Amino acid sequence: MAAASANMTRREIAKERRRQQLIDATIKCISNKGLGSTTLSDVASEAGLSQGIVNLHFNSKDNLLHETLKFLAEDYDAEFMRTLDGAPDEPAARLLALMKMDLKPAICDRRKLAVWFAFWGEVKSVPTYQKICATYDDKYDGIVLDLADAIIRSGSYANIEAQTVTDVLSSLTDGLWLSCLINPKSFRRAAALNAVTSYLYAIFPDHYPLESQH
Amino acid sequence: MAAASANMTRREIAKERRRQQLIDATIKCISNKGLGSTTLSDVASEAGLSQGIVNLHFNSKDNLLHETLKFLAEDYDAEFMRTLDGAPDEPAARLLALMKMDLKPAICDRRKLAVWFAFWGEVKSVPTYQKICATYDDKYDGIVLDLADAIIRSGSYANIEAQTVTDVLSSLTDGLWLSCLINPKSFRRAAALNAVTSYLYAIFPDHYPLESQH
Amino acid sequence: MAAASANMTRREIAKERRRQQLIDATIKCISNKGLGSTTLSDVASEAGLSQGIVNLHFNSKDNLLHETLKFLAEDYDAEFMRTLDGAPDEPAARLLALMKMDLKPAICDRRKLAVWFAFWGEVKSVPTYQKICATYDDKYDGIVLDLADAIIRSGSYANIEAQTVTDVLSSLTDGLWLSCLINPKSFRRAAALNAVTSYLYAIFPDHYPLESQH
Amino acid sequence: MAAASANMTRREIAKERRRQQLIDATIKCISNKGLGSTTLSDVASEAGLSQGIVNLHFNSKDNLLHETLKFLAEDYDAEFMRTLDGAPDEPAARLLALMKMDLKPAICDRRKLAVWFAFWGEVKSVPTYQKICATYDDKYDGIVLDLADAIIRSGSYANIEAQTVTDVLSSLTDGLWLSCLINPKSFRRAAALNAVTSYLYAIFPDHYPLESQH
DNA sequence: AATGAATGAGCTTTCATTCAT
DNA sequence: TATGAATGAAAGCTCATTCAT
Repeated sequence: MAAASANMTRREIAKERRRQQLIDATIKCISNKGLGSTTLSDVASEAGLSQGIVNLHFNSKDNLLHETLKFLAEDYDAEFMRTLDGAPDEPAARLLALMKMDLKPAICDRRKLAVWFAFWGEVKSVPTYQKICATYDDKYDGIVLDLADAIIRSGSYANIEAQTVTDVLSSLTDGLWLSCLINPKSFRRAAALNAVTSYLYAIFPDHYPLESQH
Repeated sequence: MAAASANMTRREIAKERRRQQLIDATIKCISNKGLGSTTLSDVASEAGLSQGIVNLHFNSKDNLLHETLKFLAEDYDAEFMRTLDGAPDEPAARLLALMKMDLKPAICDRRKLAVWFAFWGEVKSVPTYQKICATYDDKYDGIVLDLADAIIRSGSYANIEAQTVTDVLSSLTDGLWLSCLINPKSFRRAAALNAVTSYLYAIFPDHYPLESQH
Repeated sequence: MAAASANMTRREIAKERRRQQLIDATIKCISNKGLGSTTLSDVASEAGLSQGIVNLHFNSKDNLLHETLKFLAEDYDAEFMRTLDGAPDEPAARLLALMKMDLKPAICDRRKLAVWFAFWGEVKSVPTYQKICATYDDKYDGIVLDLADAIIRSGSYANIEAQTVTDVLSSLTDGLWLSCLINPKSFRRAAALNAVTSYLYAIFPDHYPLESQH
Repeated sequence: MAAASANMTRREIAKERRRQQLIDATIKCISNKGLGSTTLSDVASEAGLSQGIVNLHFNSKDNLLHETLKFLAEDYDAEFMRTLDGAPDEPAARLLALMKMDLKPAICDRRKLAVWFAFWGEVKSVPTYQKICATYDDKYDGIVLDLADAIIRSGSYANIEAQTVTDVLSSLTDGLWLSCLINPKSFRRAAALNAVTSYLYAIFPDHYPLESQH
C-alpha cells in the first residue's frame, strides 16, 4: 500500500490516512464480528465516520477487503524483513529469529490471527485472496529454504533436506496460530516456542546447542 | 449427528436422510462459494430441492451451519477412531497411522479443507464454533499425548516432552492443510508426509528405523 | 409477453397475473411521477404488495422497465391489429380506421402518452428501447405504406408517393400525441381528428368524399 | 437566460460564461446518458470542473435542469425569430422558411432531439416543464396560425381552416423529430422535408407552385 | 470562485424466514 | 412433507448537497 511518502500533497496524505483508518477499522470489525458479518456501516462507525465513507475511498466492499488483506500481508512482510535485517549473519540465528518473530505477541495475537483466518477461510472461493497469500508464502519459503540449506551445508547432517525443513517450519507456525485461535485458554506462547525450537534443536544439534534454549 | 440407527421409524430415517442430503449440499456450497456467499437458496438448489426446505428441516440458517460443522467434526472423529482401531498395538505405529490419516486424500482434500477453514475463519466471532472445535481438538491432543508419552517411556529419549511432541504434531497437520489450501499447485502429499515422518524419525530414532520410511 | 394461455398450470397463471399487476402499477407510477422518479417501492405499494416483490418477479428494475415497454408496445399492437381486422376491405377505409384509432380515447390518453414519451425520452441512451420502438414502427409503416400504395393505384393521383403519405401520417399522429401531452388544456380530440382527415381529404379526394367526414 | 450583455460587470460576465458552460455540459450528458442517469458529477466532469461546481452556480440539480430546458427553448426561439426576420414578406414563403428551419441539421439533430424528448418525457410529472414548453408552443402556433390565415385569405381555398393547418404543421414537425430519434438509420432529411412540403403544396396549390420544390 | 472530502437520505437488491397451498 | 410465492429487514451503493479549505 502506498504509505504516506515525501512527494505527496497535503490532500493526498490526508486521503491516505483516511484509507488506513478505514482499513484499521475493517480489521477490528473482522476480528470482532467475522468477515461475513462485517458491514460497511460497522466499519464506518468503528472509524467514527459516516455511512458512505467506505465507498468514497474504496469504491466497493470487495475492494476494501482486498486492500485490507494486502495491508495485512504488507504489514507482516515489513515485520519479516525488519527481523531479517536485525538478525545476526549466521543462518541458524537468522532462522531462529524468524521463527521467534512469528510467535511474538504483536504477530501471534488472537485478534490479528482471527483476521488472517477469516481471509484464509475464503481463499478457495476468492482466487485473488489465494494469489495474494500464495505470493507472499512463496517468498518466505524461499528465504527459509536458503537458510536451511546454508545450515545443512555448514554442518554434518545426513538425510536432511532443506525443503523438508522448510515445509515443517512453515506449517508449524501456521498450525500453532490455529491452536492459538481455537484454544486460546490452553495456548501458551512458551510452549509454542518450545515446539519450534525443539524441532530445530533435534535436527540441527550442531547449530543449536541446548544451553541456548532461552 | 444421529445417524440412522436401528430403533428409528421409517419416517425418522427418511427425515434423517434429508438432513444429511442438505448438510452435504451445504458442504459443497461452502467449498465452492465460501461461507459468506452461501445462501439457503444455493443449498436447496444444490440438493435439488425447493427454497423453503432448509428452514423446514433446520429451522434457521445458523442451525444448519452448526449442524454442518458438527457433522464435519463427527465425520473426522469417526475416521480418527477407525484408524486407531485398525492400527497395531505399538504406540509408535499407532501415532504414525494417525499422522498418515491426516494426509490421506479423503481427509487432506482441498474441497473439504476449504470448509474447515471457512469455519475456523469464524471461530473467534462465533463462540459455539470454537467450542465444537476445541472439544474435539482436546480429545485428539489427549490421545496423541498418551501415545507420545508411551513412546518416550519405552525408549531412551532425554529432553523430550510428550506435550511438546503433541504440540508439534497437531500444529504440523493444520499447517500442512493450510499450505494445501493456499498453494494447491506446489502442494505434494508425499512431501507433506515427509515433513511429518522426518520429525518423528528425528526425535524418536529408536522407534522409527529409517528403512520403514515408505 | 406470455399472456395467460391454455396450457399453463394454475401457478403459472397466478405468476403471470402478478407480473401484469406489477407492470400496470409501473405504468401508473411512470405516468404520475415520471420514469426517473419511479422507485421499486412506488411500484410495489401502488400494487399493494411488499418491497421485494418486483425483484422477485423481474429480477431487476431495468428488466421491469423493459418488460413494461414491451407490454405497451404489444398492447398497442393488439389494438392496431384488432382495428385492422374489424375494418372494411377498402384500403381507404382501412387507413382511416387506423388513423382514427390512434386518436381514440383509449389510445390518445394523456396518462398513457406520458409513459410512451417517458420511454421515448430514453431512446437514445438505451439502445434496447430504441430497438423495440423501431421494430414496431417499421411494421406499422409497412402496413400504412401498402394501404397508401393501394389507394394511389386505385385512383387518379399524380405526384403523390405512398412513402411520403406514410411519413406524413405517422408523424402526424406522434405530433398530435405530443400536443396532447404538452397542451392538454387546448388539445381537442375533434381538432386532432380534423388535422388527420383534412390531410387525407386533400390528397385523396376521390377516396374521401367530403360528406363522410363524420 | 440572460446572455452576457453590455451592462454587466466583468465578474458577472465570467459567471454567466460558467453557467453556460455547465448548461452545455448538461445537454451533452442528457444526450449521451439520458436525463435520469445524468448526475451532477457527470455534468461537472464533462465541463472539466470539480464536483461541487453545479450547486455553486445553480443551487440545485432541479434548478440546473430547469435552466437547461429554458436555454433550449430560448435557443430554439432565437433561431425561430431569426428565421422569420430573414424570410421574405409573403406569408407562404415565411411559412415554408419556418418549416424548413425545423428540419435543418442544426435543429433536427439527433443529439439535440434526444434532450428535447428527455424533457418532454417528464412533462406530465413536472408541471413547470410543461409550462415552459406550452408557453413557447402557443407562441409559435399563434405565428403559424396568422401566416396560414393570411395565405388562406389571399387565395381561393374553400373548406380549409387556418387552425387545422397549424395543427398539422406543428404536429408534423414533432412527429418527424420523433422518427429521427427512433429510426435514425432510415430517417432522411429530404424525405422529411418532402413530407412537409407535399402537404403545403396539396392544400395551398396557388401559393406553392410545384416547380419551387427545391 | 473553486475544490473535493464528507455526509446521509434513499435507492436497488439480496435473502432468511414465513406460510398458504 | 414439500413447495415456492411473499415478506420485510438489512445490506451495498449512489449521489445531491454541504462545507472547510
